[in-house]
Amino acid sequence: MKDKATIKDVAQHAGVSTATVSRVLSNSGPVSAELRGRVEQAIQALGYRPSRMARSFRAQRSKFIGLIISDVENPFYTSLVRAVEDVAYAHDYSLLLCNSDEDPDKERAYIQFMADERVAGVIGSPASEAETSFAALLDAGIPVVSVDRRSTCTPVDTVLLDHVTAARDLARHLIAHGHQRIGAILPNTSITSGRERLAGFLQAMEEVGLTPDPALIHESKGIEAFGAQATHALLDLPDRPTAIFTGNNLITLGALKAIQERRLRIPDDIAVAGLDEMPWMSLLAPGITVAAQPIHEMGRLAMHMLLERIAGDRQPLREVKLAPRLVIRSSVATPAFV
Amino acid sequence: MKDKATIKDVAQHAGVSTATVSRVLSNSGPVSAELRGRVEQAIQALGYRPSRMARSFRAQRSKFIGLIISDVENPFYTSLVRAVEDVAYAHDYSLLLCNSDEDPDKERAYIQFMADERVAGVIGSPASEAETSFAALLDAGIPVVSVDRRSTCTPVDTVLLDHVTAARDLARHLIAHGHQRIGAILPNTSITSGRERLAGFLQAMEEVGLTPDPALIHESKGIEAFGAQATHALLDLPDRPTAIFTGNNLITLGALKAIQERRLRIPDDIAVAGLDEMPWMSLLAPGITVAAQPIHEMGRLAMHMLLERIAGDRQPLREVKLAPRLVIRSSVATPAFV
DNA sequence: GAGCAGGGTGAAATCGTTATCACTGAGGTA
DNA sequence: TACCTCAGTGATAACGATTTCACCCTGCTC
Repeated sequence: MKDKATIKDVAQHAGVSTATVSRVLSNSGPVSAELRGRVEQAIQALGYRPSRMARSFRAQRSKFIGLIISDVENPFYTSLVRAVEDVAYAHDYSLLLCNSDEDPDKERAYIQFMADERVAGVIGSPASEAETSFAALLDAGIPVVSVDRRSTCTPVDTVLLDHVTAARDLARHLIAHGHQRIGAILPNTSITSGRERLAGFLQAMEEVGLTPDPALIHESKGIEAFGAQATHALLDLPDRPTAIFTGNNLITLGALKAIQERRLRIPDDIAVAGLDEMPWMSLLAPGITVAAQPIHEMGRLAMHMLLERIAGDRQPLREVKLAPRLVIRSSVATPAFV
Repeated sequence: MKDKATIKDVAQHAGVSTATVSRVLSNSGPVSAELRGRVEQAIQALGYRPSRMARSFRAQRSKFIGLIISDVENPFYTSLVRAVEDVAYAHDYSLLLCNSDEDPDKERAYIQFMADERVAGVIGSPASEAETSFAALLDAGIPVVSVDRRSTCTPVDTVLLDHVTAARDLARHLIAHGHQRIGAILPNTSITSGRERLAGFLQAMEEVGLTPDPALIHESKGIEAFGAQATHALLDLPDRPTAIFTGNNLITLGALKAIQERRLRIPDDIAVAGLDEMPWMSLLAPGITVAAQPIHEMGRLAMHMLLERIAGDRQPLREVKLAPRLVIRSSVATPAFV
């Protein structure tokens, strides 16, 4: 547990001032070749490494990027984290990870934490469009980029899927196969993804003059348990839907488990199509038809936008909407009785 | 972008010294009720929040826990991260996330980074038993806990699955169903999980006097691509195995995709059993038989052990081995010709 | 040869906390 | 009365870097 050498030790060892060492370190300001050599040698000799903590402190800004997502265990966010991390580390930033669990209090605490920590920037997926406030960060001069969802409460740069198009395309696919009674299970409409996916779904219905039965639309937390529960409810209906539209990856998972539990066959007994691609979806028999998101692309983009803001970019707020990709497999077929 | 109030501002506003404010803040040392009241009021009035950066700097130790894993996108690590995070945040620590990608250079850089950052502690999954050196951290007085794998190069507290038992039980299950030619696909044996899982597998074979055919054992990176490739190799063998033992979650995924690609039926054409449970495994028809790890338990335990070390615990190094849980589904049946 | 530009350097201030030390009274004890 | 203890307080020195400022040269221009 030997003590770390500091810049002072290096200065002393090289017989120069700390200012000179600092200049060598950051390559700022003029230093004669001789002194530079002596300093570099002293750094070597002492195994000196500058304290990042001291640096951050002095600069009053740390080299951390705060990442506030609802849950790393949701594969969507996992991929997002990975993409953000790759770009961040390439720029000498590191990631501070927070799981808000969609809990506004927890989220608020984390936002405050990021501000207290004077992070360089924050990428977040707001738990609520209207209530999540990034104000504490913006006030502290910390740039924020919102991903997957908008933050209308505190407008910031945003990167998200074209949710409406994704949901519409998926619903159209269902309708094109003759489905008319379609159950829809969606994440909370208080968040962008839930609201717009519902909008896209309804849009597709309206295009062909279908009026959706309110009994067929379920909306709540975008988790597996809800997906399963809502699916059971739909299947219990006297006039059961012929297809189920699932609003995100976890809901899809829950729906599939509920369907399996009831020993129903996809797509013969019930058709399924949902948002978000997962690595195992092609393994199922039949494979599940989904609208896939360019998650890595979203993460990279968000991080790049954040870096620009950190660098001082003052251009007006931007919103980037990314296109979904429809992956058609075999979970949708024409219902038997049509 | 109004300037944050500092402790000085609070002191001035309350008409006391910064020392007194600090005492109120940390509840250390005696402060009269009157001054305490004035200080608390000033804190309110100014919306003061202490700078965590300054605190860390002063203490020469930040409130961060470094987490060095091979890849967040591997669901095993995802769950681990989640468990660690829950405990960490409950103790006012936050998570610094690093993906080493099993790359020793990258890993070395991250270890150095953690040392430079003077983190409070590190939880890591070493890329190599013998070569991953946590020395830089230990030298700097930063405690380390190793998860999933041992670090023989620099011994530290360790939490891992009882890999041998897990693999042995799984292999026994295969053998009990009459399989004798069993293909095994394993992660690198330079890491604990790879080495011990192979050992467990071989042990089960030897118990019943089976000598494993070297052509049936594949060992490399524990990723999906390798799982698929090795599976194809096994299935190309003139004397094809009747069962495949897969050494981790990603390998299993790859194997399943390869088997699907060849339109073989599980378990009739080929039986499959592997390590690691995944949420979708029950969805497949048939469900996949696996040995599940108590991942959250591992993460929590590792974090708790780390917290003890951070608190100054000096007891001898500990190694905790957790028991696997066999989840028997229907991917293993007695081969037709037995 | 006076003046000036600018390269090269070090001393010292600074970032926001906490810890140490010294000081003042008040109260208790011999 | 003299001494000690201890609660309550403030000045001040760290922590390890960067940055500003001032200074001293050297070499150039007019």
